[in-house]
Amino acid sequence: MRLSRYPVPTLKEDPSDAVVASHRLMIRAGLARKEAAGMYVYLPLGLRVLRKIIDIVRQEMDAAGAVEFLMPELTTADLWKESGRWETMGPEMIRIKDRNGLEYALAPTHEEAFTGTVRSIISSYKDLPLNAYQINTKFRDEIRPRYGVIRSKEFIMKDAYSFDMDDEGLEKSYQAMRTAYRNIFKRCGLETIPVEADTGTMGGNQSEEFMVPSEIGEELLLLCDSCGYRANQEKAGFGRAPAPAKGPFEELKEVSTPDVKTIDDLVKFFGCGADIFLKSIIYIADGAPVMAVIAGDRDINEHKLKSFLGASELDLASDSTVEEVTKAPVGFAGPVNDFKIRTVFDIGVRDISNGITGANKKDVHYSGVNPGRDFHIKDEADIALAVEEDPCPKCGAAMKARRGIEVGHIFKLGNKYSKSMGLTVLDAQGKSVHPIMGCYGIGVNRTLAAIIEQHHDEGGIIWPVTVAPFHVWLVGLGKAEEEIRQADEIYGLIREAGIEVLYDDRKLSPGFKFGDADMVGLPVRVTVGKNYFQTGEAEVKLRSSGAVEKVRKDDIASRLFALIETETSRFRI
RNA sequence: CGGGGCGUAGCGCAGUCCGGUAGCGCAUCUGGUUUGGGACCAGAGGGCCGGAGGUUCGAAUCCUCUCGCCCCGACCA
Repeated sequence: MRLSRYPVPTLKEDPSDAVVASHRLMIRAGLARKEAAGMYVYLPLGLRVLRKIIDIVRQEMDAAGAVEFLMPELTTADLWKESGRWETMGPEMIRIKDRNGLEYALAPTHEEAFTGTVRSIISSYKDLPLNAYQINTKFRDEIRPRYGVIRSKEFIMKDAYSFDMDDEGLEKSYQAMRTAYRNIFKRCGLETIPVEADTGTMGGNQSEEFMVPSEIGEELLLLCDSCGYRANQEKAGFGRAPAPAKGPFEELKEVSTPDVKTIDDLVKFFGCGADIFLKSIIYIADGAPVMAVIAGDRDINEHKLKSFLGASELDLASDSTVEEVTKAPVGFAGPVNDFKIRTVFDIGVRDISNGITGANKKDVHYSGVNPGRDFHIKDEADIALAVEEDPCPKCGAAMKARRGIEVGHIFKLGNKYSKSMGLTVLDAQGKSVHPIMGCYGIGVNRTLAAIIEQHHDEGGIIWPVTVAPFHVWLVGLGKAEEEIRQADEIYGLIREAGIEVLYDDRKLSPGFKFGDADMVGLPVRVTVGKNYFQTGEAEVKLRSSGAVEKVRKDDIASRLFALIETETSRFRI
């Protein structure tokens, strides 16, 4: 491809709205342009990268035995009503009406669509296992799209859904996807960390996210170096200290605490550690108030709480709701009360003795609070947020925290969708059973962004050869007719050898062309300039290492093949 | 949704306080000189100053309303 005929609109300056490297470089290297918040136009170069990633994904999915489908992106409300998610998906799902007033959703995910389709095409255990996938657009009305294509309203996802007869089958399908994902990310040049994850609104019981470690990651990961435990903070547990011996119980006493509302205030006021306070927070779970109680030195993990409650919506209660429920202003709630409210206790609460908590009266706290005596613990769960340095739940060593970008997510779903959608097959005994499902997603655009995050320098992108839009950037520096002819000749030679080459035949100064070559970051740069015209040796330079060599015309094609092969081997599985 | 910031040429920005012919750099076009790390000279094109109302002799600038964008937070497969 000749650059004079192929738009690669590089920019000298950073776009004003880009705050992360991948976003900045995608725009500056001419891969994409922003259309609106969370919506991007892919220019020819960016599209080629997407295609390369998609090719790798498709090859590995096919190799793992999955079969490709293509679902409509416009889905009927009826489909979502079957599973109940028309109601539970919330405003994240973009809903529209046609001219007749019929309701549709722009699909944010495709469990229903695949389950519905599979329902109509299989009927026997002999048809299973089946792993159906597609590479298709998803729409999500994100509250705040950001970081370029890392969180956008419209994006390409590879989503796969496995159907098995039993847990053993599901385990096999799940492990096959796990392996496929490792292969995919390795081939894309990405270092990923698989972590235990929260299953969120997808339901299910086991899931792992593939995280690309990065400063700008939106997820916090807790990692144990000594035993290998790795979890998303949303899901992470931590080792609890053994319960201290319970001393003599003090009497429950009201203490006047004017304007002492926060844990910090209480620590100052009582002159004791935060861990003996029973922090009580009011939430609204699917419309009903819930009190969550936890030791004062810890925070509530709302994902854990939500999952324990089985709620689809969980919000912090407003100040007025808190007053209504506890009959006291915010800051004085506590589990020692006589009003009816569902209360969930973190498992650490039972170990607190002679604690302090709000008395549900303005400016009053209780001291000498003892679980079991002063209040009854019925709902108890791990609802605490694990933080860096907490002991690992498996081995007790201190955990490290790291940020990560989620590029893939695999779930064991169970029969939630096969049940609600009425998908059944006959087993060997002729009995009707619901297949067990798994689901597996990869964000393609986000993968592209993550690759740039991991592969760039001050000069621009450094593409792993496996996803590079072209392999070779040929710079022609001659200006005389004969010099241009010689550069054209090299271009023809490389192209005819079947190597993907972008030929910078523009009439620009050398510095400008080299700058663009670095910015766009193709793996190999070939320069046909003064040196070539004088000695017949072209300069060949690797973007990744900066290594330079001189190659004669007759050797160029074979040398480029060798270099591309060497580069590829770095990302082979 | 709360807090903060910003909308002026394709991109990056100044001008807004204090109303008076809409500017700068990059990019683009023409001519010339240059050519191994983002060249130089001369000339040129390109704007409903986000939109709508208002105040005023006169509005990019002041007032009201609105739309959009960015950041932090809340939120979120």
